[in-house]
Amino acid sequence: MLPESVRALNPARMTSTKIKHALPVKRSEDFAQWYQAVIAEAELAEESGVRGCMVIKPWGYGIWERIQKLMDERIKAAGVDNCYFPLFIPLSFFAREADHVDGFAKEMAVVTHHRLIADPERGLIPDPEAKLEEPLVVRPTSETVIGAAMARWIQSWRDLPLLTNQWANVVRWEMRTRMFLRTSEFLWQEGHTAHADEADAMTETLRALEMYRSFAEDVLALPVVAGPKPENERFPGAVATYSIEAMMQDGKALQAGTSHYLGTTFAEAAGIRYQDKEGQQVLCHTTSWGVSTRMIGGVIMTHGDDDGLRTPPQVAPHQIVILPMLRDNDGDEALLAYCEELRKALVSQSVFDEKVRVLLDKRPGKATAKRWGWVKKGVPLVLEIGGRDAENGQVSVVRRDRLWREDGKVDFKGIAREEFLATATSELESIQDALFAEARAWRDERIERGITDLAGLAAYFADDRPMPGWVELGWSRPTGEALDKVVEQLKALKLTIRNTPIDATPPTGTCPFTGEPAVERILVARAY
RNA sequence: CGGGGAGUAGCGCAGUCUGGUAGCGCAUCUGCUUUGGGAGCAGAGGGUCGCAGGUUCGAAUCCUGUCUCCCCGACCA
Repeated sequence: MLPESVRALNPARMTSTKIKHALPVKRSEDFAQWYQAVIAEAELAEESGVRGCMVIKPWGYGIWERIQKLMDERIKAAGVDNCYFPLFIPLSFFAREADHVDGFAKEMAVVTHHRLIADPERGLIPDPEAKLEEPLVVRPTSETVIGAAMARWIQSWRDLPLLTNQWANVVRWEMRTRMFLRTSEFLWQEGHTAHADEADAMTETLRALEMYRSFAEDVLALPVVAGPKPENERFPGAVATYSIEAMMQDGKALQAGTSHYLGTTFAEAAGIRYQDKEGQQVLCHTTSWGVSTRMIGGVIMTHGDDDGLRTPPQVAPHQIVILPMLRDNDGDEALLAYCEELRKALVSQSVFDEKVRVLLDKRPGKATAKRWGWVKKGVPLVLEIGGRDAENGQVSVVRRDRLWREDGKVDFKGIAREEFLATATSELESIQDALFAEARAWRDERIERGITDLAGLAAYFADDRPMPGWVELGWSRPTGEALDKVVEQLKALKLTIRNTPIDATPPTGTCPFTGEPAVERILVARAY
């Protein structure tokens, strides 16, 4: 927490309510600064000294581990097997597919030497004698190297479909980085599958998309819009790209997951073929799909408030934290015993088909001071237990999503221990549901569907409206140069086409860009 | 990668213009008091001033280079 002297300079705090928020900056004042404050104050991650690379701290990595566990279960349930492919990819592998090269060449880390040598003037330098015959690139994505493996693994129609996934780090030398949202190195899973024909591959592409949609909504409580991207937003080398898009609290869109139908592009480049039932050699149709640590950025910007993060219970490393109000006297022993009993009673229960995750925070220090650390981290339920609670068989509990009372005090409620034990898991479910409902209602209010011309679009995104939402427009699906022209028009307004929502209502009227009859609807927004 | 801003104790900052023993608040530690909702008082510890050169008797301060971060833009699954 920042010092009072700094907080006192904050004009909004001097004029608004008596609530003394835990963060030094509010969302409404400076969203970008607020985002960084959450990451720092909730101890999610910190700078590493290497451009664009971050240290993910225990609470942030704990959330990632929750995402990994729950996503991995869904991936495996779909019959996909995990593998691990190398970090280094021979340059020649990468050069096999022209569009893919164009997409990634500008942001590639390249390994050229395998040894350092001491230079009298410059210190340690790459040994000129140890130059690699062929440079290796650090994977920005693994289509090429996995494609090479698939070419070896697939011989017959009986080998299909081949369904693989890997959890890995990837590196893209980004020009502008932001913690979790766009880092030079990030963690993700990348699914790669090969199929006998387009229909089967497309089914898999859409299965992954739906997996991401339901994961985002059910696990992370992020309402998302799923749909295909326009051709100018496709993954390099893909025939079709689908995304899930989430709305952040500043109204910008965040692409939170993608799924690609790659056609036979990579099969041609890597020679992924099978012998069909007639004995013919046939190219496979492949897919790839991924979600990354970027999702954590989405959780922050969707569920964070002026007191820090509100971590959805399903991904909270600790769902309940118990803070004993220690007094450094003889009563502490009985109090700790009471808290430990409470912890045991809680961890024996289940919620979301898993054991409840509870931390008894026995570190020295006042419970009231330690509380704010857990509030900022977004623990769903915080308990402060004093000697009187122990004697009376009670607990004091506060829900992170309903932190404040009207009078500006933290809304701790004293309830009987037995009642709390009987309702704790349903409270966690309630918090999960409340976060989703709140985010969905907020988003739904900010999707504008009444705009029919470019003037209306420009007015909606005028600079004096600081946090506009999204606009859904009728769209005639122009391609090639006609699409390029639209993209230029949108760029002038700092806008991008996010996707064409799968479940949008049928279009009416004309496309505001081409004047031709609309055949579908697109989402237009500012984006991360 | 272009434009702008910034790096001084764990965090937030002053000091830099005009070179002369490195400061403040919060946090931390110790002691006393306090004790059911973000404690008070007193004392203490902690910094090769991002890094590397240069100018100078002397550099946080001036010069050059470089790294990192933030904002805007370009780019971007």
